[in-house]
Amino acid sequence: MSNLELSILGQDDAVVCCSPMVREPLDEAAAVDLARMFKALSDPVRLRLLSLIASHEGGEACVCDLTSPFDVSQPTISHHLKVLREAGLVGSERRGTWVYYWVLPAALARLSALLEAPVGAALDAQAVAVPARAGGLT
Amino acid sequence: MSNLELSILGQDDAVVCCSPMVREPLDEAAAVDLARMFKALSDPVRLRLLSLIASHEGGEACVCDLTSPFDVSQPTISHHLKVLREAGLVGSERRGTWVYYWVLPAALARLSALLEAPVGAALDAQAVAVPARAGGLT
DNA sequence: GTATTGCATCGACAGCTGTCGATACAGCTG
DNA sequence: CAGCTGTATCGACAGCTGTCGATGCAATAC
Repeated sequence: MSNLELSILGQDDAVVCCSPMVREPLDEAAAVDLARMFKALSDPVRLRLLSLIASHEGGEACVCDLTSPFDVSQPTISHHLKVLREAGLVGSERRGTWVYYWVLPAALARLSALLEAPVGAALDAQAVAVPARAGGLT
Repeated sequence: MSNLELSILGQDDAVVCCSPMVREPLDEAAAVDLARMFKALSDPVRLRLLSLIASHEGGEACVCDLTSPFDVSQPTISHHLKVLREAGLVGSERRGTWVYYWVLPAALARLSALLEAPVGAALDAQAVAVPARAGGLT
C-alpha cells in the first residue's frame, strides 16, 4: 500500500465529489478509484464491521468489540479492518492496549453522493421502463 | 441465483431502506444482500458502464453504445452487464436488433441512503478523530 | 431461403480474495 | 524481568473473478 492511502484520503478535488454519475460518464481514473472503495464494501463481514463501528457508542470501537459478533477468526477480522482502512473508509489508532477504529464520514458521503440519483430525471427514466421514445434511437 | 433478483428488487420493507448503517448494526442477511450490490459496483468497468447508461440520452443505452468506449472485448462487456442486471442495478430489454439497458434508480437510492451519514453525529465523531475522552480507556 | 449484424453463452485460465492456523509484536501486569 | 492479552502479519489454500476467443442465438437484410 505505502502511500496509496494518502492519495485516497487527500481527495478534495471536485472532480468526482458531488457530481453523481448520472450526470456525466465517469472517467477511467475516477472509476478505478471509486471501484476500490466499493470493493471494500463488497463483503458482508466488512459491511457489518463498518456499521458496527459507525453505530458504536462514541462513533468508534476497539477491535475487541468487533471480533466476537462474527463467526470468523480474529486474523480475518484484522484483515477486513485493514481493507477498510486502506480504502480510506475508516481510521484507526492504537491507544494503550487496544486499537480503535472509526468511520471517515467524508468517504461514505462521497460514495453516497455519487449514487444519489437526480430524482427527477432518473425516476422519469424508470417510470417509462419501456420508453415510448424508442424512435429517437434508431 | 434464479429468483434471487426478485428478492432484491422487491425490497420495500423498511428493514434496510432509510436506516443508514450508522444508526444500528446491519443484520447478517441485510449485509449479504447489500454486499452483493456493492460487489457489482466494485469494478471500474462496471462503474463506467453504469454511469454511461445513466448519463445517456433518455436514461438508457443499447449495448452497441457501451462496447466501443472500453478496451475490453464484447463478451466481457456482456458479462459485466449481466452482473449489474443480476445485482438489480439495471434493467434490460431487447427491442428489435438491439438490447437496451437502463438504471434502476431505486437500487442506487437504497445504497446511497445507506451510506448517507447523519452528518451531525458522524462528523462529530471525526472532529474528535483523537477523542479527548481517551482518559476513560486506560 | 442465406448472409449479416448484435448480443449472450461457453470453456479456459491467470490472478485475486477470504479464510485459516501459526506466529510475531505491542503494551500492560505482577 | 517474565508472563499475559490484544492485534497484526505471514504463508497456505480453496474458491471466486475478470478476461479472452470461439461459438450460438435472435433479428434484420438480401
